[in-house]
Amino acid sequence: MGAVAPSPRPFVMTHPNGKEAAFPSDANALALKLERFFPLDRIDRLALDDLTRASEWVAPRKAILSEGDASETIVPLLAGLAYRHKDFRDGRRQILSLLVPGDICGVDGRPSGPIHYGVRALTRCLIAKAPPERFRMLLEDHPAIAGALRQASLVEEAVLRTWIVNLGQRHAHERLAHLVCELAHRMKDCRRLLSHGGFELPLTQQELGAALGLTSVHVNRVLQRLRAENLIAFQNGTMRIFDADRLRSVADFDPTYLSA
Amino acid sequence: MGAVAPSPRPFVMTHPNGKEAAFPSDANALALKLERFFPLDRIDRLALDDLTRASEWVAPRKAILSEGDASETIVPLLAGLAYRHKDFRDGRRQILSLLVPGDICGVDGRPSGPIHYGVRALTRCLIAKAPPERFRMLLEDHPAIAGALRQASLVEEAVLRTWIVNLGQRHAHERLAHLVCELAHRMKDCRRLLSHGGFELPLTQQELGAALGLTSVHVNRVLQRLRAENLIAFQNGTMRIFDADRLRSVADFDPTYLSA
DNA sequence: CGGTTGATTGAGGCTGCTCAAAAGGTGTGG
DNA sequence: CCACACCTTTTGAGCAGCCTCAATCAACCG
Repeated sequence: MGAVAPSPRPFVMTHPNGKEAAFPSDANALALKLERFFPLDRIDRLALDDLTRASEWVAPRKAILSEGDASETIVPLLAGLAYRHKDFRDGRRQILSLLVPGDICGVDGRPSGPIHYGVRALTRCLIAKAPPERFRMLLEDHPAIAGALRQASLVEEAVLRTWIVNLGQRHAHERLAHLVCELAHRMKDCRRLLSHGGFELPLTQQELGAALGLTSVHVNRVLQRLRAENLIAFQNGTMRIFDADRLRSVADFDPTYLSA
Repeated sequence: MGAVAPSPRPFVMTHPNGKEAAFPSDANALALKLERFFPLDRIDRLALDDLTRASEWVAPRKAILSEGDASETIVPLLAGLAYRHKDFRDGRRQILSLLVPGDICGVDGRPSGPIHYGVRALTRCLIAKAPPERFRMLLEDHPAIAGALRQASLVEEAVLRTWIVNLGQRHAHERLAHLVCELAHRMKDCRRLLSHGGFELPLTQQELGAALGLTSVHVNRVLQRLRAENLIAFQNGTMRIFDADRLRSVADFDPTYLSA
């Protein structure tokens, strides 16, 4: 993590331990994501830096947003991993999406009612909190950012639809394979791929199950099966991919929905 | 595609049989939906009428959009029911959403790549096709419409998340109950509720299964069970609800996600 | 009337769940 | 440094929700 003296990116300095240093948190993750959809100029990027200047760290496993919170504030995730989830009274839980740097935790739009899900940090997370007026002004003054955010939101919808397909139609091992493929792609896009092509994913098997609509017991068995087939290994919160081609074919994975 | 005389609502006249007359297709369904989110003035409404002037009927079971189509054109559904679906090569199929009048079949935003799903008419459908420049101008000139559309898209995302919860966590009978609850609400909003509180839903049991991630055989058994419990009856493409309260409690249904 | 599509029913089987217990790992406090 | 608590992973046994296959029935249609 370089000391970036004159740079307008305050969160570079907020860097307690060396863990995150493996990832390029010295680039504004939001800008990085938006540029995949639409080229931003220097002014746009400065505006984004400005918006995300007031940022804070959240400890692993802590709630970033809770069900029922107002959805006024826009909360981009600048570093770390998090997930959206919906909990039942009887203990059932569904993970709705996994959030990587550049994703937006809260509602990315107009004022709306309370949110119907919670957002929880998976690792230590750096988040910004942008008041809605600030955000609206940003959109008005920077059409490129507005356009890119719209694209990003279309992709997010596509991801939701893909999860529906996954949950509705695929068997457990296909489901897990598909999730791994999706995450590998998204991790690459936000530069969180490890050298061996895998990525950090500090989920318990129970949480993996909550994402896949499976029990932790079954997740365990499916993981063992995929490991035995030399496709992936999941240990110590790290997902390794041994045979990406075959994994893709098991998952019937088509990455186009992540970029179009 | 009606002859467009002086009236700003051409599709009123395009009324071949009396079937649809049971429903208020003489109000612009898109305007009706958007006004639930934000008040429109007369100018806004006229602009919507104008946008949807060039409309056409699609026969039941015909494709409205196909996977791979460009997502440039904005295609609002003005009358009738339709659904989005994703088909596998091996015959599996998942229904991604059910579309009611006022919903938008295609991508409701910026230019984007090809769509990853198909849209198929369930009943005879009236659709409009708005070229993207027209649409963009509409959004620029009518902030109320733009805001309402944004809200609508947030609700649509909430619906997708709810389907994920449904598929991931609920048992077959809860799942079906939840779907019925959701549809009852949405049908009411677009004024398609029948007098007895049920609604037309011309799905085969196979298609119901494709929406719920179940086989048609199991759907049949679940329907019988819910019928035996005096909750609902599904016959001749009509869903009847006998005990809305108990149905809601079986489904663990909370309607707030449909409006906020 | 034969042909086709969808609803219904039955039998049997597999995927994934439940319950339960053991094994590893980790942090805390004595 | 050990004992203990707690959590996660792993494994086993048994069960059941849902699926597959298949046959029958009902409705519609040319």
